[in-house]
Amino acid sequence: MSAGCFAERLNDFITLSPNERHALARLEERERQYRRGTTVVRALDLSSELFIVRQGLAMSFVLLDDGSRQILRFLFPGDMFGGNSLVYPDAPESVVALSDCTVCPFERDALGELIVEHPRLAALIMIYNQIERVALTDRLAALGRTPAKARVAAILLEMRNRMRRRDRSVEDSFSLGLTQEEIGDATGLTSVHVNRMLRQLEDEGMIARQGGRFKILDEARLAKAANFVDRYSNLDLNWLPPAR
Amino acid sequence: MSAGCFAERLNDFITLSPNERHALARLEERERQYRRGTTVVRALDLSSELFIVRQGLAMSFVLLDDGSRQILRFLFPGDMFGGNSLVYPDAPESVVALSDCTVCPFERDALGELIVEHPRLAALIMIYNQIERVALTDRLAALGRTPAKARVAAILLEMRNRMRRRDRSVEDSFSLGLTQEEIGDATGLTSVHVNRMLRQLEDEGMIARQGGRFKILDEARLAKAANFVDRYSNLDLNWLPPAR
DNA sequence: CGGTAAATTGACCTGGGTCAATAAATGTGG
DNA sequence: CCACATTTATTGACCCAGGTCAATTTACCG
Repeated sequence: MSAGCFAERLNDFITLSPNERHALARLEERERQYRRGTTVVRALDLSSELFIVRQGLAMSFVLLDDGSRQILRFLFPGDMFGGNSLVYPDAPESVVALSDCTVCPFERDALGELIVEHPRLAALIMIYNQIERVALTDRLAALGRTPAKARVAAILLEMRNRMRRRDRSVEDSFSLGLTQEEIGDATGLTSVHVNRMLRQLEDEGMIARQGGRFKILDEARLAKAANFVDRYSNLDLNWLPPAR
Repeated sequence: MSAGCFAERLNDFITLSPNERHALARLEERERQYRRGTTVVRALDLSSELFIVRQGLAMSFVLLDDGSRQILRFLFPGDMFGGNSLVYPDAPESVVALSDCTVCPFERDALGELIVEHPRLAALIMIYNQIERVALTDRLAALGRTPAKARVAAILLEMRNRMRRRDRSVEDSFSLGLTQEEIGDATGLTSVHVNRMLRQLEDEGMIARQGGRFKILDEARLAKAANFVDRYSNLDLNWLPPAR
């Protein structure tokens, strides 16, 4: 029996106690369904909720004045989002479902209780946030200092890896679930240029494509082209306080 | 009597209890001095420490394979950094002193104890991290989707605001403390182009310059050019658990 | 006061954007 | 299952924001 998607995610790091699993399950007692393309959180709307993705793929992004969009993060099952409502009553970012989604909302007060009752979970959430932060800084460096081809290569690898982490059956061939415009909004490029970069990666024999599906033909070379760093190996969590 | 720089920072959000102030003071019992240009944390080195800046200005950054640098964050007194050592034994980013600095290191186990003993401080640290996260996403959107002039304008405003928050005497005229190359490495530009953008902002009457010092002449227009959003107004922290 | 780092500028180049046309792919109602 | 409507994907032609290179000039430092 599962204690929820987020518990499963944290289980990647460390074995949770029954108490902890029960506490985490309470964050996912409610659920909401969203159709593909639907808005889960609208920027500037009032919100005091956080969320955990149970099923599907979503993204968070900001819209700039000129109408352009920057995608900040893709959200997979087990991801927590909306943490900014801990500070900002008006959401600084929007969240939209990229496929049909199930999302579990919980009030930020519930997080307050969790922190008091389960200090080790508080620490694990900090760890989860640190990992997300490093992912963000990796992307910041990519946007600031790497050419288009590297950024496109990187997003392919990142998405494949994240899909595979949830579902071991995902192999080198996978369906990305993003339009080229979305890839562009995540990498700071135009859909046109994303297309050119994909073609180039294909021409160079690193990937193959057939109608929305991608196949990684030469992972080593793709990873090299992407400046890829695997942040999920060699974690060290030995400072955690004891479980309750 | 102070309970430390970090306590002062958190005091911007909420009034701390004497117990909490005492607990935070323990994070700053030791201190280290660094000369301008010195390395505080070297990427890939082993580290299980976090740090609080007591004095001076520092920056964290990553170096890419091709030798280019992306500055991730500027560190002012009261800032906590090195949180990635909670997860990654090998530092993913470097930290260098931009001026002579005093920095207080503490072991990550100390953070574990703090979380157990002072849940409200744990929550406040999460809040602090969320604010940093939103600052990062703002910069991600700037790098991905705004032109050079906006990014340079934004860094001027951000630095001025952060300096002023610590020291009310900082006015529209201030010394940035960064070279144009550093501005470039923070904004994803070349020092040459940073220079051109500064000249343009000057020619358009938004700023004035005299040997390293900047003066903001038309803040409204500069903020407009920068797409600037003030993230420090309208915070809402009413979910915090009680103090101990 | 010489010496090195930082700032400026001009000339020129290119990665990536813009525009526009066409072809595929996906969905939809009947 | 089909015809049509809407998104997406592709490509070519052309443009420009920002990079590169190199030469000066200015500021800072022991």
